[in-house]
Amino acid sequence: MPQLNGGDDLGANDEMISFKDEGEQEEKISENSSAERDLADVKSSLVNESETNQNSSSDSEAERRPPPRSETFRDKTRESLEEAAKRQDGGLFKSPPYPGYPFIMIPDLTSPYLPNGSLSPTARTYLQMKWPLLDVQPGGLQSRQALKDARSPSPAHIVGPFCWEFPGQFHLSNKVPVVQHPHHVHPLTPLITYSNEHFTPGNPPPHLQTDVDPKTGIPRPPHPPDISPYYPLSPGTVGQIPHPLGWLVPQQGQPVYPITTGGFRHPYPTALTVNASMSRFPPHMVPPHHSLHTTGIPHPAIVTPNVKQESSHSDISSLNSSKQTDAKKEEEKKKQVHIKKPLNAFMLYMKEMRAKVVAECTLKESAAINQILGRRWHALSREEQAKYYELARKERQLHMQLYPGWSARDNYAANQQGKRKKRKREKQQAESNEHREYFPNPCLSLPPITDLSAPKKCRARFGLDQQNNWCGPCRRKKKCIRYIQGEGSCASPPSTDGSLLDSPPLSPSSAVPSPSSKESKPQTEQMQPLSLTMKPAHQPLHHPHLLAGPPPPSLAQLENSAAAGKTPGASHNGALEHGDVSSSRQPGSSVASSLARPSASLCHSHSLIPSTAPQPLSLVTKSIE
DNA sequence: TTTCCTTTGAAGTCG
DNA sequence: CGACTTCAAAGGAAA
Repeated sequence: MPQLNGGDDLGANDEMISFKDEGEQEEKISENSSAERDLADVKSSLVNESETNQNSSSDSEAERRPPPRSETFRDKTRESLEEAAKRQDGGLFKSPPYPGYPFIMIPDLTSPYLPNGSLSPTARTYLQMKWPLLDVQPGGLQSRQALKDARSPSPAHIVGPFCWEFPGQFHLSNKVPVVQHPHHVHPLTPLITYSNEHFTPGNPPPHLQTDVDPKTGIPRPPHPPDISPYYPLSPGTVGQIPHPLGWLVPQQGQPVYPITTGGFRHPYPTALTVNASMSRFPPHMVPPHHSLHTTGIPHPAIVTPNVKQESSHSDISSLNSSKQTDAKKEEEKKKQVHIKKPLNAFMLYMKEMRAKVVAECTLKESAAINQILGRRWHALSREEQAKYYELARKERQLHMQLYPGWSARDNYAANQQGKRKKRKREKQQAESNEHREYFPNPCLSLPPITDLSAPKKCRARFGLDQQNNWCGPCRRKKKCIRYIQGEGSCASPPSTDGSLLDSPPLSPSSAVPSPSSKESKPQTEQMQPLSLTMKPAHQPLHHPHLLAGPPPPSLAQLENSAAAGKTPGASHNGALEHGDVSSSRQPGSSVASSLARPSASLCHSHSLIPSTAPQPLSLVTKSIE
């Protein structure tokens, strides 16, 4: 693991990464550039690490891997989020990130993938560690629903205001470091535990005593279950315990990977059986026929559009249907079958950590939770991230094996036909202008957006023929960040190109396309004011924006965040032309969307961050008066 | 009931 | 090839 070695510095710097996210980093520009590079290296190294053993795609993937992206702290509008964020800081930066990483990561997760699917000793260890948990709660397992409901943390679960202090440690009443995972599938679980034998399809054991959820009236455990659904089941209890792989168990209202008759373009390669133990794709997944494995359980990734409808009924009915109808149905199903994309590293991480965050912060909204998770993701050490990258890589591999003919494009097409996100995008674009009205005062309410219709937008300013001069968002038909700068109440003197102020740290790199462009993300992160906490004492003045000079950082930051949101590169207007935008994914869209909603934070944070010194995030979170 | 939000990463499309 | 979009999970909120 050469990368690790080399990157230890960085690694040390998990903090750095996280801090950047938090906007605390205020490294000097020079440092930034190097840091960025490091970050990029780290990322790539993570990938490489995971793929080193792997093969082919590794290289390409590594290259593709975008540098750590900036966080958009656009705002965590939601108070809950803010609060959570506040709490979070405390711990994040005080102690090594994730001192008590709740999940025991198995170093050699790969082992599960070993031929024969047997678990490695390590994995077994893991299992052993987890199983005890089962004992903890006699009732230990509950229906999925119960799990879900359990999520709403009861007071007992809530650690308190400082729950974030030790992100890695949950002080759940039960004291089990493991947080139940509402979503059933532990990313690792599939890799480790999946054993079909134990699994009884479709019979989620309604067990465990449970409280009744006030809201739903559905039984639920008093506390977040000690046992995470995705944790390995002990052999003895397996049958009674809901299968860790959520996808196997029908879930209420969830797209359960339904059994489908068709959908696979290609038969599973026999080779699959070898890896069957891996990931979400159970060995059975190598179905004798299509997606059904021996148990008749479909692959998690396979979903039909009408999930809810499909229950036993649909299956039964289908059975009853005439041959002709069957044929038709099959065709339809084939069309409908939706093989989901394999989860990426972050998604795996989210799955794993979501419950934890929910428990800690008592947040319910996924959007808010995801923001936190995003930050935490950045805060993760390289090693930790590497684990997820590795898992993701394996997931992809397995997915490829299972669905040789599948391509993400399939899902694209499916949605396009159906509807869905496109609308969203279009809508956003179309309405982007309208949103501004919502936030008359950008500083106060989050989206620092003023009326786009205003004349100073890049479009108006430069005209269509000079789109090169447009800021990224404008080019994407999103909100004009430059305009915002100049016009916003928070506005700072617009930098000539709208950049500098805005993107101090990055500028150097941003100016130069190419490699740096991808590395630009970190910067944006740095800009993120939202950092929950400040970095301890050091670098008080480093924050580029803070230092940036005359104008209050706010605008610049806003711009950065707005532009950068997801698109770090975009933040640097001047650089845009150079294609720094490339570094960002969904730059405009996400930003626009995020801005569209009145969420608070971003602006607050900016406004709060006085030009002077860095303020603890806590301040930021509160509304400004 | 459906879509949005929000995150990062992978993979797709488009010019 | 770069820029940009879509989708993956999740579940409350909004439409």
